[in-house]
Amino acid sequence: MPSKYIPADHEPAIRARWDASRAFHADPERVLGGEERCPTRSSSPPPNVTAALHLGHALNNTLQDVLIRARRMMGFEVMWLPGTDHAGIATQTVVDKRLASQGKPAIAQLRNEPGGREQFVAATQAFKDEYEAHITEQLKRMGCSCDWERQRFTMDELCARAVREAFFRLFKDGLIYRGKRLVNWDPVTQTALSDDEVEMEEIEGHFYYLRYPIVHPPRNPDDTKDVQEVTWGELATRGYPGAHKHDGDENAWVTVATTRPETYLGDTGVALNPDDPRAKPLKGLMVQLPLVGRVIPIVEDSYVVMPDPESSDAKAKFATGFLKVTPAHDQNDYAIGTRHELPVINVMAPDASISDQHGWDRERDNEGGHVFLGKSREEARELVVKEFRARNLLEQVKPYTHSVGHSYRSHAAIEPYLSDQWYVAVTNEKLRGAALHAMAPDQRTTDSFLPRPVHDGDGELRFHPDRYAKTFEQWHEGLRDWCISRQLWWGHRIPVWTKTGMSEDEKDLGPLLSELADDWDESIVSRELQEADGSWTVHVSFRDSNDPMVSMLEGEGYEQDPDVLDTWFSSALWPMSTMGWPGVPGAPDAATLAPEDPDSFLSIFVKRFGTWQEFIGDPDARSGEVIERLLSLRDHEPAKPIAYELFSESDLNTPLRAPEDIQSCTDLVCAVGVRTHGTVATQKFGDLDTGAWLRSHGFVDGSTARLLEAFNPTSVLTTAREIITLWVSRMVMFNRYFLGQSQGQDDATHADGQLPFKDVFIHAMIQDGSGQKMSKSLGNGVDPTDIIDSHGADALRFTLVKMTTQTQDVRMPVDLVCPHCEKTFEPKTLKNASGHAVAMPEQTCPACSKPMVTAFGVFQGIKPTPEKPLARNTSSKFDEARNFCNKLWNASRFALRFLEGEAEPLPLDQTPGEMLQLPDRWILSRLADTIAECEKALAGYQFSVYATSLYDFLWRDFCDWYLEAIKPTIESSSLQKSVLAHVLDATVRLLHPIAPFVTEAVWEHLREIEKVTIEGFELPPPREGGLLATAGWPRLDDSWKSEDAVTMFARVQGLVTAIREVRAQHQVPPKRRITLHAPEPVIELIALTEPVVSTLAGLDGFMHADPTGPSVPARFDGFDLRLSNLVDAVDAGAEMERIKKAIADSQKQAKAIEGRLSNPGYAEKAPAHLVEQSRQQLADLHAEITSLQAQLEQLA
RNA sequence: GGGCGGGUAGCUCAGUUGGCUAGAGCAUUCGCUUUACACGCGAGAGGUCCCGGGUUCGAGUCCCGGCCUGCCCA
Repeated sequence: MPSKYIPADHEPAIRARWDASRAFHADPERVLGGEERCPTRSSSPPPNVTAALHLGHALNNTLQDVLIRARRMMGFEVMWLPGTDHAGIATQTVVDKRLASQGKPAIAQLRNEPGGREQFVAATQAFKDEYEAHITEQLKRMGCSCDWERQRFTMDELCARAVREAFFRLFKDGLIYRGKRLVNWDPVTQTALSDDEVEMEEIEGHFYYLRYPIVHPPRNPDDTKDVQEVTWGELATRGYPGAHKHDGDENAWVTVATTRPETYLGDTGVALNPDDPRAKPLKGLMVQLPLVGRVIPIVEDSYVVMPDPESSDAKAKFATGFLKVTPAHDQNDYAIGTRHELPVINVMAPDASISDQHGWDRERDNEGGHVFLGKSREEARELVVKEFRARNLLEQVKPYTHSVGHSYRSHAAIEPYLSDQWYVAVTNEKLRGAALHAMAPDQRTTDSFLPRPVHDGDGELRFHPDRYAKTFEQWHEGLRDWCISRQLWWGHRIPVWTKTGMSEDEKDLGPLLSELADDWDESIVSRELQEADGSWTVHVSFRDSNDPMVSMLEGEGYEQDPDVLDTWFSSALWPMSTMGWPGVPGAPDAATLAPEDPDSFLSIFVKRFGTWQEFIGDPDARSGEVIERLLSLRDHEPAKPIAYELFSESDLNTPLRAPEDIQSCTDLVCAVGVRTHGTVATQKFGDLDTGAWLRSHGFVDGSTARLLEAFNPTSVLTTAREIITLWVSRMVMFNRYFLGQSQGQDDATHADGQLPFKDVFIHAMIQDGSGQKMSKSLGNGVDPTDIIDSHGADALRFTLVKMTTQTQDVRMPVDLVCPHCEKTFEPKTLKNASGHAVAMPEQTCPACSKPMVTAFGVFQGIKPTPEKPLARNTSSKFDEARNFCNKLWNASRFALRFLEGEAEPLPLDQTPGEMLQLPDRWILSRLADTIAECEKALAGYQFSVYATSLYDFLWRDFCDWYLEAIKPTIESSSLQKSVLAHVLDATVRLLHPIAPFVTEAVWEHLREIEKVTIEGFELPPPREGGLLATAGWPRLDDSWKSEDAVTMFARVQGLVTAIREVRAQHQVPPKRRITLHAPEPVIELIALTEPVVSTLAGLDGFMHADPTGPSVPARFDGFDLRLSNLVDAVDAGAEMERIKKAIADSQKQAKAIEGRLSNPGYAEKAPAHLVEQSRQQLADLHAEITSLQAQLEQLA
């Protein structure tokens, strides 16, 4: 073994051994067969595919892997199903930008081309493949022990089936509905945008103060021409403050302040705060919109900010107290409009020009304002101002800087725009109620939800740290229905077909559908909506992807919804969809597929096709792509990586071989046995990863069939704060709804299904060195593989685990590594436009003066070149852990020197305690404590405690004291060798979940060592391939905990330290042996533990007799010691300094204790043992001081 | 605006129900090629525990108020 642990020399080989062993492949049968209880599964939200992982992901995945590896070693059957998320909006944005920057057609062009959508989706798919591979490699380099054969993607066929099923069931149960909502509308590209795609920009605009005349409600609501105006005189009599300042005969008005005068065309109310003194006098009155003539109500709403010219809040400073309410063009106004049931009038066309064709029926309502029609927003604004000014209705204009949302894509100002969207009624008790009832009772703060009998899964959801339960609870208390439609191309297309404008009798689909399916109401559902004008809209959804159904519907004029589902819809299903929900056909026995060699299959994939035509892929072709490829694999010699057969789903024991059987079968299932994992060479298609290829074509691992049964619910979800609302909530609601017994029944008011997980652990967020969140735009995200390059995967993991306390944020100061000379240095920073500290885009190495580009520079568009390469990141935060791994390596190297090779025959079968020396009994006791600490910490998700207790045990106890103490005796003691081997082996095991690589590397040597059994000390052997990763968790009987050994060893440590202190003060060379003169009890201690003290303190002798030559004093445990033979002469001056300082220290302490004891309340009220302890301490200190003073006098 | 954190040594952080002289790593000082490890060993120096009140025999820890700082939601 080399003297340094260099991670790069070991990590690839260890990864390869893990992969080859398939040690991380979970077997549901071991759970279902009763062999393994308490399965553990990690169902963490997968990372999305928009970018490489940064340290935040590394933290999340490390913690999961720690739990997973620990539980695997503890004997549980564990499964960590890895995967990636399609992240609809984010990925579409990234790919769109990328295509544009490459000069390829992007969405703007593709929108107008036939097949453009498909072309874009294909480009996105390719992008996803690229990033998925990158992310997978990152996770593997970090050592994540995932079940890679089960890797999933939220848009793969298995997940898509679950999405279809979930949508159908919710639709059928009336929990998905169509509704209107304001979206972020980009009028240039004419698409809705998510909040993420809206960039806030500071705009120098104006506040316009518009006067709306006050009127009495019209006697005839249909004739607003005939309204009666209200004069200031009338308002004055009503008690309106300030009304008397106006001419009493003049028409009264209210003044609204707005940055967007043009939207007044869509005003349907004016709001003021109920506490406003003007509210009461205005009761019952209305205002009339100039030019338009619309008469609208004055409503009271506490959202409205009261005017305050002195306020620092710009809103209050500029406010008049009256707010024009335009529900169709402002989010806040929409909310006010909803509260007061105001009409919603959209006055714009999709291009944001003023229009009376999209909701504003100007002619029907006999309204004015035709001069504005067709104008752009900007033109309309100018014209409104001009018209108001001309009528003396423009009170004033004030400059005002505010932030306005702009499209990241077109840079046009976002228009809040009313449109039809699909919703999930998550506020329904079946969903929200299920989530709230799932909470652990002691973590709830309210009981506002409906009482009900306790169901399976109720009260089982627990958050760690528990404060996050509140986040979960409050989110559900304030929940609104969930808008699930997105005007995107990348995502699960909404499985709804729609037709509008039919006559009454055409809307009944029954007769048509019954031709296609006997039980059509089980597989297809329609919802009819009647519009105000009497026309009908029918929405149809059905269970499976069913080509004949689609053809029929489209033949009837139905069109599929162009939108896709919100990414979170498929995310919410992740714990179920990845495990095969809603069920896949069972897999045939391997013997049915290959009677001659059934054991050769590693896995069996199945896919349900229905008919032969669907199997071959194209009804008109003789052979489709699927069969073509399968045959090409099957015929390949000599490996024969696969075998396949067709079955009827009703009989998976008898393969269908006769063409007529296959052609007449309507529940065709194809089963493929795969003999090898990894890539195989094929005749026609080159290298092919068979499993991945089959999965991407909708085949599912046959073992998926029982995964849900075996692994749901799982123990814990490990994730970040913001995921509580985005993901945890929805996973809980969907899991409970779809796995519930009463799901779909009308009388069931609650979902009663299982939870996807019981514990939710929320970890910290990693910030950069200046406390900023890591983000792409700041370029401060650190690639974990950079750290693996500089410090190794174990150091990365250990540091992240040690950082994981119960707080919310942790800081990570980051340095750069010069790509030319490998020198590490602190990057120069600058403030960007938004005031954030960012690394300068280009930097120069302080050592070699050569230039480089930073991640922020790359984000800014600077391309790295060979002369100016990209600089990797590193951080000294990882040094401690790297050093720790090296320490483990060297301690093991040292130990193995004594343990390896031809050991002499061991004399005993078993090592009993009484045979052992003090250091052995002590280290075993400490190990027993450490194992207990680790187990407790893991069970309570106290990751930092787990790492710290191992750090201290290995470095402080094992290396600093135990290894040093046994140096003189280990060579000749096979008993001690056995203890050493056991303790090191156990430590390596305890450490494995945090630092899997270095421990595996060490254990490769350790596992060969034959050890004498130690009674009550178990080191269970590995399950697979001699790998530590599958070895058992160490168990040490509590009887090895020895208070005596710990106390005695602590005395040894105290004595050694006291002597070392003197040595250091007197600069005694390490090799120089010195003599101790001490009272009998100290001599006894040394004699009893020899040669430990002599070795550690460098003694050549210890005796009761006083020294004859020069000597110096020391104190230990209340005893006076003297040390002689230090050097030839003692420096009296230095010695006096030392003693004076010791006296001062003791006096200071004595004074503090005296103060405490002289407090009358202390003796009366403090626990007796503490008081007694204080008295003893004081007595000891006084003795110490007396002794030291005597020593001082001697010297003087 | 609502919710949740953080402020302890020069830096990054621990500090479990209030109780012995408030700890660790890095940096720093002194000494050291000592039976594995200089990514090391031994010994030190370094703290108004953000501020102000309160409860208590006793507060870094509990309560109230304030200041600074961060995150999430609207």
